[in-house]
Amino acid sequence: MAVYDFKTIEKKWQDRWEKDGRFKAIDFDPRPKYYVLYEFYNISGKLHMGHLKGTVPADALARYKRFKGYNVLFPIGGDSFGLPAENAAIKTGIDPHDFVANGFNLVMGQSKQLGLSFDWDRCFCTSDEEYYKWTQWIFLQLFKHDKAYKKNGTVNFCPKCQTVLSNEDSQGGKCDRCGTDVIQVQRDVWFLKMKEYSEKLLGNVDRINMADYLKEAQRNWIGKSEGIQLKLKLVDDKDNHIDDIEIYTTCIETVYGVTFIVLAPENEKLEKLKDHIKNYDEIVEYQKKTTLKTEFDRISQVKDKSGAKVEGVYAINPITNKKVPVYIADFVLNGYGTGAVMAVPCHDQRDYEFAEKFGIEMIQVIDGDCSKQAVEKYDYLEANSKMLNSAEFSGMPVREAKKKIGEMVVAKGYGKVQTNYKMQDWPFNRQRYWGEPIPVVFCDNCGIVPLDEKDLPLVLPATKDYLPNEKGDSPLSKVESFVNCKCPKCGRDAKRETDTMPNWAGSSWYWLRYCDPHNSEKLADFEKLKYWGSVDCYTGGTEHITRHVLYAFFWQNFLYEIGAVPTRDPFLRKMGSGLILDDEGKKMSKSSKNGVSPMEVIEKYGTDATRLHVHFLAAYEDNCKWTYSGIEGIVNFLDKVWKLQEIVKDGGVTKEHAYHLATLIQKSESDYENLKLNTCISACMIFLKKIKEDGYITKEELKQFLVILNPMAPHITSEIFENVFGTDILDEKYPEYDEKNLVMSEIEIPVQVNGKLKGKVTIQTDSNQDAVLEVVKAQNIIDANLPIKKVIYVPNKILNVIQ
RNA sequence: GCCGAAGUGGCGGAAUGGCAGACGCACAAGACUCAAAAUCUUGCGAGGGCAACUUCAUGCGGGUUCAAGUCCCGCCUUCGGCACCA
Repeated sequence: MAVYDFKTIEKKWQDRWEKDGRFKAIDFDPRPKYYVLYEFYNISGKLHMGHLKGTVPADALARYKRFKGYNVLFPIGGDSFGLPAENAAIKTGIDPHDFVANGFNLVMGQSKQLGLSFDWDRCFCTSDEEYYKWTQWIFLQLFKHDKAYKKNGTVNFCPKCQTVLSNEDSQGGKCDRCGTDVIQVQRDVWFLKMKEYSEKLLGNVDRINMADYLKEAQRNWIGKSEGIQLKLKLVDDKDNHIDDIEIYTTCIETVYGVTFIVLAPENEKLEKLKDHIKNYDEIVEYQKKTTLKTEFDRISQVKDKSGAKVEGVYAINPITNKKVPVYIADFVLNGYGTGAVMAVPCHDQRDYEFAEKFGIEMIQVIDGDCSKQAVEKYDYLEANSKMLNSAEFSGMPVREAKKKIGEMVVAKGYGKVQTNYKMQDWPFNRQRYWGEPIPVVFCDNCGIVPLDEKDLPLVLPATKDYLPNEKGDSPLSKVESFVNCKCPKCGRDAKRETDTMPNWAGSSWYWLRYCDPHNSEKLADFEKLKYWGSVDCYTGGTEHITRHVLYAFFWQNFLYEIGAVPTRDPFLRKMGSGLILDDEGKKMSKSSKNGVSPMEVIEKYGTDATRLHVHFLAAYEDNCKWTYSGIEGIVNFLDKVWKLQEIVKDGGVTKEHAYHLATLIQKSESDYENLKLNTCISACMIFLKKIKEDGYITKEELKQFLVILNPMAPHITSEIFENVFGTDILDEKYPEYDEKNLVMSEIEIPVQVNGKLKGKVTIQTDSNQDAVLEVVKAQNIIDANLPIKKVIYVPNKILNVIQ
């Protein structure tokens, strides 16, 4: 028999699969559907090991589900309106369109070499006109339904890239693109009303099948909290009522301890109170200082509180009628709650530090030692301490008081119950070239006017100048033919919006387009969307869990509400791919210097061996370190599989192998479902060992074994199958097993005496306790001289004798 | 600080409360060979014993149980997320 020549054989099957279109998903097929989605490629260069860790198991799942009789949709495409193309353009002058076309061809070619069973007919890139036409269409719907608005606001801004960033794009206070510290600026910004969807997003999080730590990360990001919004009167030196201010608190039980009020420096109230504030210059000075602070400064100075007193304005605590001073400080954030807080130094560490620095009075209202630091909510609720200095509530357990004071405040009309969320509206424009143009114009006569849907796509014009101008306006502002246009409403001269959408826009709905990727009338046909439904299993990196996945939830909810899609949940299950780490334990990616190229490994060991090795290193959701160590074991295994052809004989499943095969089928099914392919391979190895011991495998056994292994090692199994059976393995069904074959007639069970292992006995399966005890006694495992106090027998598992 | 996940041989890693270390790597011995490679066979947590055997072992300390890597309580460490969110 010829040796296994993986180069020739793997190429042969890859070509055949492509030529025959073996992996096409069929719309409206009567079989049940299964939609496996792997996060599409960010078009930036070659594939790296991280891609394999994610995509190869997804491919195995898709192939497995096809054997199980599903009509599988397993698509791929390119997230191409991204930074790599724009950066390359700026650096080398290459046209982003060319960069994307080349990059896309490269990764698609490499995907084929990996034997990935994508439906190639459904490929697209987010920068394709036929695709971004519909991204723009969605923006128009958002605008028409009052979910997109333009507003001058404080936003994250990268001074180096000269562009606005969302919170999601500036996690950790660093620009996602260049790593520069992000600052806060006032700017005209397009926002999408994502905050309005907080509760619905939490619904998506609850319903999706996903690891706890991912759910928690999302809930954390959305940041729901319940509290009281309290209204306080503002008075001047002479106690004249000049205005009101609302504050938000989750600790209304501390309201008797309020000794000052703090406003965010950006709070609009300050401007309104201008005439009453005696030190307005000082206030303005502090505001300026805050704006220039980078996120890094704000965090690194957590322990060093800064602020300024607002002279001439005081607040009245409605519950105690106490008059307290007002401050501004940058530890209060304008974007959260009302941008103002009541400060209770004894029971909030930040307030404590601020009061200490500014010499403000402290009133303790809950038990505990407040001499050195605040006794905070976490501590006093846990200890269920008692109230102090709180009028009729003094002496009451704090939990009870929290409820009672809240009720009192609401009953007397001082405040209301309020739910807040940390998540903000999504700043949606970027001063960058390589993105979807925002399809609106500015008309002196009509204001902001959306384009007519029939005029989509609004094509991104060609240019050679990819940098913003000195004012920080988008590169598109330099393309006159693009900027100048006619108002769609009144026909007079108007100017286009020159900012583009963020690169998360195109990825916020792409799974829908796969259901109907070439539709020119709609983003996707409703009936097709209904057929394919939600993505059954979405695989990919965990780093997008608080960005892309939340944006995906948001857009899907919106599209559902306007009747464009049939379901609220984009995904039913999300599996987070573990990372492949290098020797130093760092994430292996394109940027990693000692990253190993998957193509190198394939060249040397073959695609099947490489795929199996990646599966075998760790389960899908677990991290692993890349190592060549162990790949010899895989090569060896494949070699033995290949040589099964030499010992195959006619016949069905034999009595000797029935149990082993049934066990393998059962184990492999649950491993495929949970992407625990390391143990799936191990089960295959165990079966193979048994076969080698017996020195033969029947045709039927070989057929079943090859099908089980095929989703992980598709090439070699296809070749052996064709050699032995003359047909294509892809036409087979996943093997089934008879429950009765899962148990052997005789089994060996351990025998414990007083909980310690003392021996083993072979018994008939399902023997009763007495029968087992007989065998045990016969073998002198237990001390015959001692009385038996107790016997614990778990049928077919274990016998424990207490003497 | 808060939230989440995890901690098992020389290594990657297995174990619905029921034989800890499956499977693989590495290592060692043997077979084949003039020799090597490849392949095959066997061994392989630590200590003690010639041996049958025995003691100790799943980050640390307690507990529940006939039985704990697994469940409970209290710590330690590592990784991940959020972080002046009132």
